[in-house]
Amino acid sequence: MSGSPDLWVLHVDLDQFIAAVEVLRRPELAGRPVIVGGRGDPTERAVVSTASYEAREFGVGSGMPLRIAARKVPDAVILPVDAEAYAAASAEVMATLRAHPGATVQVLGWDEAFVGLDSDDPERDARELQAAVLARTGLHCSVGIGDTLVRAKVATGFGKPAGVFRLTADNWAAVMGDRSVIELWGVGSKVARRLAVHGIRTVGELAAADEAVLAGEFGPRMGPWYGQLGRGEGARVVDDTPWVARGHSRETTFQRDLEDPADVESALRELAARVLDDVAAEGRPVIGLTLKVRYAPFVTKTYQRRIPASSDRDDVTARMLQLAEDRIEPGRAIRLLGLRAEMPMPDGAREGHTPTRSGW
DNA sequence: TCTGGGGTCCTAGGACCC
DNA sequence: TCTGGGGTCCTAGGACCC
Repeated sequence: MSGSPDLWVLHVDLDQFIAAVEVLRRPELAGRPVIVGGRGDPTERAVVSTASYEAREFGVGSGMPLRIAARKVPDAVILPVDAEAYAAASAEVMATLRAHPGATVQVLGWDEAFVGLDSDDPERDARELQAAVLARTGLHCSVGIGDTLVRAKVATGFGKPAGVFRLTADNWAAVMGDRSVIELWGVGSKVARRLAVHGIRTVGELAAADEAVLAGEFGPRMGPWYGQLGRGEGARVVDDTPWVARGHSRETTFQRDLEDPADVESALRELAARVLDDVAAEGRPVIGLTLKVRYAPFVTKTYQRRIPASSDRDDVTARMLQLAEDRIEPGRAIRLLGLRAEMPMPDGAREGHTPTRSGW
């Protein structure tokens, strides 16, 4: 299967996806700074999901507290997150990609996917995909072309907005060598800082780093993996095996911290019901629970517990409440509560939603 | 009045078993 | 006396991604 010189990985990434969907149904917003987050109320505890390019000009980005974003852009249009609308738009996009002849599609999220293709002109395929997505959905996307998944993913950033960029073994070092390791997919601020301790700051330095040093710092599995990442190496084959969730979780940040145990219990029952709805839809039992508690001001604890496999809602709910009873510290104000249910993986399922770790 | 929500995977240490 | 070694399971925490 792999190894064919004509086998390419394309990474398709929609431009400012959520903001673009909002502008599509409200054309009068075109050209304005649009910020989508939470319930659209900047006085609430919430963060930015997506900002339009116009809003990004003011320094607004994903993950920023909505309150701060609103302060930075006084005339911003702030909208609530409408997950159903984005899921519907995403499904149209993915169907468009799958309709491309010979395409193998691996969805990574609402707004991005890998497309595997056997092609002697991947740029032509990229342009065709862009045109098809635009025609069917009105959305623009950028496409990265690579000989590995990592290179395709990184290439997309150089194509934005609405462009195409190719990154392979031939130009990886020239394009990426002098850039910061933080531009790599899978390297965040914490890992970048730990690398810097060893004098590793650029992608080129990471590519050439002593494997023993990396393994010593990050362990025998992650260490070598970071080295690979620096070289742009890894999987070359797009995997369209349907993804199977390992678990489902729900969490809520309260607009006002909870102090009353009765409020805590009713919040937990509400979360449990929602989690178990998701689990029931899969027809698999629950084998593990995780309770997440964020105490005021912002101290987060998680507690896990294996349980005997169960598909009984009342039984699992009771165990969730018991876990909370055992772990939550009385008298502390609670900012967030979360519950997660873990399920056994069926044989043959593709494990891992973000294939940034073992799959590579 | 900073700091969402839904995911995945890895590491490390202790328990436990042979 | 002075402390095996390997494997697996379990739990808490950390990191990253969209």
